[in-house]
Amino acid sequence: MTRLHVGNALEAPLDGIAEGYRRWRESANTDQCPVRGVLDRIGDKWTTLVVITLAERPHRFSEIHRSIPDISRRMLTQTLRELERDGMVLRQVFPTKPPSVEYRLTSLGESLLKPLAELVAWAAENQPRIVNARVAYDAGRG
Amino acid sequence: MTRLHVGNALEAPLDGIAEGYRRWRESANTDQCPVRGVLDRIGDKWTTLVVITLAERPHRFSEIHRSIPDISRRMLTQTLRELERDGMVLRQVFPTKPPSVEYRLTSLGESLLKPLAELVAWAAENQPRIVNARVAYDAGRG
DNA sequence: CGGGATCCACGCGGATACTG
DNA sequence: CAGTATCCGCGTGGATCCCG
Repeated sequence: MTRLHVGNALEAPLDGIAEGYRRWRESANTDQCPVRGVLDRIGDKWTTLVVITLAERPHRFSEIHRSIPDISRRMLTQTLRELERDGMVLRQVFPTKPPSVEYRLTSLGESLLKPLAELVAWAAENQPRIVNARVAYDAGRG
Repeated sequence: MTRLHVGNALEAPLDGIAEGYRRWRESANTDQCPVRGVLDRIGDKWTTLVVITLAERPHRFSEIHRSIPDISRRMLTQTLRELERDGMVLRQVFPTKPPSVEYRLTSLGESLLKPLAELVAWAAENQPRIVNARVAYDAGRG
């Protein structure tokens, strides 16, 4: 029920992550973890794809939809709304006819690209090892 | 239907993430994106918490459960199995009575801590901005 | 202690139709 | 074009019981 806190490993980014987490968790304030909220968004099915798409340049709604064919308009709208609400994306409406709407990353949104890119890099770099591990694991079960 | 590919932004980690993604997407091989699979895991509700818990030291099953009170044993087992299958976690059984099982990060699992810590750091660092953005956004709607 | 098996509720998200 | 509204299937995951 109470959501766990993911501690700030800021002061000791690498080795300190676990201790920072533990200290945070044991600290008084045990409800509502802001970091968890952010991580949930990252892990969201579409958020990262939209952010990466907008990293290149501003896009209109339909452009994003064409870039990510297997997202429904419903989910694209919802994802964009949440990103806008979080201050990651700026929505700009042009009173043309038919109306056009442009989405672009804010500076906050762009700042996310760096850690995101490193995570993607890690994934791409280690994916062969993961695949091998899976094959080995599955082989041991028939 | 066909899953999108998140391109390797390896060659140009920061600015190149979008172009790399686009080139990857436009390339021949359009089904099955390995990176998406990894990102889905990261975004998984429990995976990161378990990894962070194990970052401190090896833990027994019940220890992890105590560290993350709001995970069910079912989900903890499932999360640990997937991490084991992906070669991120090593499961070691000791034939004591009652039996004890120890989980520890593999080197692959530990290598994930670095990008993960940076993401957590970003989240902690920018969370106030996100909260402010949400308040401002919600205020504009009543 | 460390799980597996089963049942079931709920929310995510796709499909579809409609609007400004 | 850029959404909104409604309906609904299905997977995720909690609760519970059982086992070695």
